[in-house]
Formats: sequence, C-alpha cells, structure tokens
Amino acid sequence: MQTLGRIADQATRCARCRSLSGTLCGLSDPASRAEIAAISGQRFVATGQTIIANGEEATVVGTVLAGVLKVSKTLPDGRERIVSLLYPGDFFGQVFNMSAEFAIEAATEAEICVADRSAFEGVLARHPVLARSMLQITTAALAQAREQSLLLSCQTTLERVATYLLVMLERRERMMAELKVRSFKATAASMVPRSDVASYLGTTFETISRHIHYLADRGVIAIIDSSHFEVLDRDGLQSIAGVSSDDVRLFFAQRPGEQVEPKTSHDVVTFTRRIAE
Amino acid sequence: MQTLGRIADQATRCARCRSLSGTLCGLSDPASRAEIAAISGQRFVATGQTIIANGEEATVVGTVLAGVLKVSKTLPDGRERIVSLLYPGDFFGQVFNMSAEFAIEAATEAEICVADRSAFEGVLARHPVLARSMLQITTAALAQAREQSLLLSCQTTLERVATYLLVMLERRERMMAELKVRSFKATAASMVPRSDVASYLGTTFETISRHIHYLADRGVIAIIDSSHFEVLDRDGLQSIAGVSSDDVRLFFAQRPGEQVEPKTSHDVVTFTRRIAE
DNA sequence: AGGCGCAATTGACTAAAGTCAAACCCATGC
DNA sequence: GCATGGGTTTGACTTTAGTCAATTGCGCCT
Repeated sequence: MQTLGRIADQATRCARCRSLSGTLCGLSDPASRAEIAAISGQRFVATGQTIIANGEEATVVGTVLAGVLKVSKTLPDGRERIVSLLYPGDFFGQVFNMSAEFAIEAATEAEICVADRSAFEGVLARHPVLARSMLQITTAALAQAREQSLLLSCQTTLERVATYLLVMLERRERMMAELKVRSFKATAASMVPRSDVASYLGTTFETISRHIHYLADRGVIAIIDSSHFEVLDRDGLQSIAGVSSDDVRLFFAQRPGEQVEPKTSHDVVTFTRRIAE
Repeated sequence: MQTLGRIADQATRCARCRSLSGTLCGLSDPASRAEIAAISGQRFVATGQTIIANGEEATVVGTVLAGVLKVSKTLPDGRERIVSLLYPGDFFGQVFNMSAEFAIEAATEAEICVADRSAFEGVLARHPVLARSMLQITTAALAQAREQSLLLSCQTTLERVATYLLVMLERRERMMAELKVRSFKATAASMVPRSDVASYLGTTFETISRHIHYLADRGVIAIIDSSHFEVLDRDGLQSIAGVSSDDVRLFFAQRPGEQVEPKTSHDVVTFTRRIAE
C-alpha cells in the first residue's frame, strides 16, 4: 500500500471524484466538499488487501475511485460470502456505527479516497446538506441490498448470471456514455474473478461457468475471454434474467437524482388525507 | 380498519412509541419529537392491507407500533417475495426517494404511526439530530439486509429455519425482559403464516414445514401449535443454524445505542394489557 | 353438529445445483 | 523449450429442495 501526498493531488483527485456521477462529493456543496477534502487522502490498494476488517472497529469511510471493492463476511467454516460489490463512485464504510459487521477489501487493484470516520462525522454534523446526501446514498444502498436478497431468494442461478451480465453491460454503457465514447459492441466485463462472482451470486464458480457457456451455446452472448462477454441478444438475455429492465436499473439506483417517476396510488392518497384531517 | 382522533391519543401514542427502545421518536430530541407528533397519526391496518404500493409514489413514512409489516416485491410471474419483516419500533418508508421499489403491507393486524413523507422531510431538514438518527436507523437496516443476503446465499433451508426460530426466540426474550416478565419456557413465536416465513427465508412452505418437524423429531424444539415452538435445546438449535449468537444479535442491530431491544408483537400487546389490568 | 375453507402436513417424484475430481488453458519463470 | 500454478472448464455423481398432489387438522359460520 502506498499513500500519496494529500495536498499535491487534491484538486485532481476531487475533480475526478466529481466526474463520477452520484458520489458523495458530487452531491455535496462546495463548503462541505472543501472540508471533506481537508480530511481525506487517496490510496492505492492491492488485490486482496483489507480496508476494513470484519468485526473490528471501522475507523475509515471513503469513496471508490477505480477498481472494485467487495463487502464480505467470512463464515465460521472459512467460506467467504460477498454481499456487495463496490465500483468507482460508490461510498463505503459506516457512519455513527462503530463496529464493522462486514469486511471491506479490494477485489481488484483499486484506488480509493479515504477519510477518518470520526472526522467525517464531524463534517456531517456541521453540514445538513451533506447529511441529507449521506441519507440518500444509504437509502439507495439499502434498496440495492434488498434487491440482492430478492435475486438470491427467488431467481435460479441461470437467471442470476443473466442479471449479472446485464448489470455489467449497463455499467459499461454508462461508463462509455460518461466518457462520450461511441461503443459498437455491447460488451459486459466482469472485473472480478469467477470465484468472487459466484460468492456474490450465492453459487459456485463451476455453476457460473456452466451457465455462461450455456448462454454462449444458445447464442445469447459470445465469450471474448474469461472476463469479457459480448451480448449478442439483449432481449434474450433479459427474458432469461426474468427481470424487467427497471429492476436492472435498480442496481444503479445508489445514484440519487436519476429516479424512475412513480405512479400515484389511490388508497395511499386517501390514506394521507385521512391522517391530515 | 379504524382511524383514531389525532389529538386525543397523541400523548399516549408517543409515550408508547418511546417505550419501544430504538424508535426514531425515542432517539430524537423533544423539539423534533413535537414536530413529528404534529404531522403524524395513528392507524390500525388489517392483515394484507397495503400501506405503500410497489412502484408507486411513497407518500408516507412511519413506525410500527404493534403487529408485523412486510417489505416485499411481487414479481412479474405473480410470486411475492418478502425482503424484510418489520416489528414494533421499526421505521418504515424512505426519505428523499420518491418511488417505492418495495411494497409495504400488513402481515398481521397492525397498528402504525404514520406521517406525510414530505412533511417529515421538512422536519428532518430542520433538525440535524433527527437526521443523524435517521442515518443510524438506515445504516442498521442496511446491515440487516446484508445479513439477510448472507443467510440466503450460504445457508441451507434447515439452517435458515433454525436461525429464524432463534431470532424469534430472542425477540420474545427481549420483549419479556422489557415487560419484566419472568418466562420459564423458551418459546419462539412466529407471528406470520408459514407462507410468509417461506417467502422471507427464500424457500417454500412445504420445506419450512418439513424442517420444523425434523427439528421437533430430533427433540430440539417442541411444537406447541403451528405458530409457537418451545426451544428445548438452544445449543443444538444454534449449532444447526451454524451461526454464532453474535450473528443472531445482528438481526436486532437496527436499534442504535440501545443494547436491549424491545420487539413487542401483536399478541403481546394484548398480553401487556392483560398484565396491566 | 355438520360442513366449508384455509393453513399445514405428508408423500412421491423431479429438477436444480452442489461436490468431487480430472483436464485444460495460458501466463509466468526457469 | 518445458515445467509450474492459478483460474477455468468439463464430467460424473449426489444431495437438496422445489413441485405436484393428496390428506389432515382446525376454526368458523350457519
């Protein structure tokens, strides 16, 4: 691990962070941003390196700048289970909650921006707008975690693999759009090894492998290499995933601001009215 | 369903709510509590009644006073999946997030305290301490949702059933402790029907039934009736669950600050009344 | 008391995915 | 060139739990 000078690259780092949509810094006002910058620093972490250990006091919070982090718990029998994967722009760590129930470690080489938790809590207390953004981010993470529960509890492993590929495809497309790149191929890239995908999807790497090859055999995807796939038949993939595109979008919902417009419910309206009287 | 007058029972309602440790009102300061009370009202909801519909605009937030609510999503194929169960003291609804990705409905007869979401957001903006409490509650809910993911992704259905019984046992014990009742029997009560338990545990009601009877055959539990079980061998149940007691405790961790966690269930409300008179 | 209806139980069968094990690919280093 | 080793693929087998279906039990209603 290597810690870069804080002052030197602060401007670049923060500019980069803001360029990622939905980050805490991107959502906050200049005043709190400056305060956050003052207490945070950039770090490079190697694959497998632990950022926050399970069960120990979580002293840091931060944002992923590049690479992938995994939120996991190692079970008594030694198996590790990944409950969430964090990509650039994602916030990590907990505020107002000392002990870390889940470990956070680098699934790939990664670049992160970290701050001392208690210092960050101080900033949070002084800036209500920032607190609001944190609440939005946490609420979105909760919705995503619940979506993950749903995926695990009622989709077959084939459906999970299809969903994962769709999510990876959308991720890349968003990134391309952000970089103003016109991409010709619908490519889904899995940045993490099969074993991590398996752990995240609640299955085994053999099953992942089988299902990916099944999808390739059916002509829905083409395997470029073991971690890159071209989506040949997006509709087919979606129907196999068995989820609406809305649900796929939910996996990105931790970006507050871009939300699906809701319909209005009759009984909820009357419900509110009755209470207001 | 029956709506009570707001002013008349406000004091009683709020006192009761504060008596449940870990509620938003219990965690907040008197000033914000008064403002919340001014915009909120108590409601009785019948089993199966929808409080927030999936995909529609969520206009309300609230706290469970009695009974059980379920946070669920109905899949395109018609199956419903429960991602979370909410017990007395639990907060429900989302702030700063218009559309409800999950429906909230009553799993049993329930009593809730609700407020208009936007009005509540106003209070939240004016009271930083309240915002902090909301953040704590949401963070804890996130940890719980992740724990649920873990349960679904790496435990067998037998282990899940055992875990569920342990959680129900602890819930009842905490409740008993709160009510200063000396209980002699280690009883786990499932307030919701088998089908809801199955949906929550990501399995089918037949499997739940089989595993409960397997545990009874092994002498680990005794079946009192279809929703009440006496835990005869707690250690055995724990080793079958394959989780440490710490992990069971995590299911209650949504109560920041409070170590003791008071989940009053619906049948216990009547029970309390019986004791009081 | 009789009968209706829902929830829960039990059984037989099937499909899905986990396990174990072997083979393979491909990069790296000697 | 060839061996080494991690990640991946493929195969054979086993276990688990889901499905379908029949049955029981229990509360409720007239």
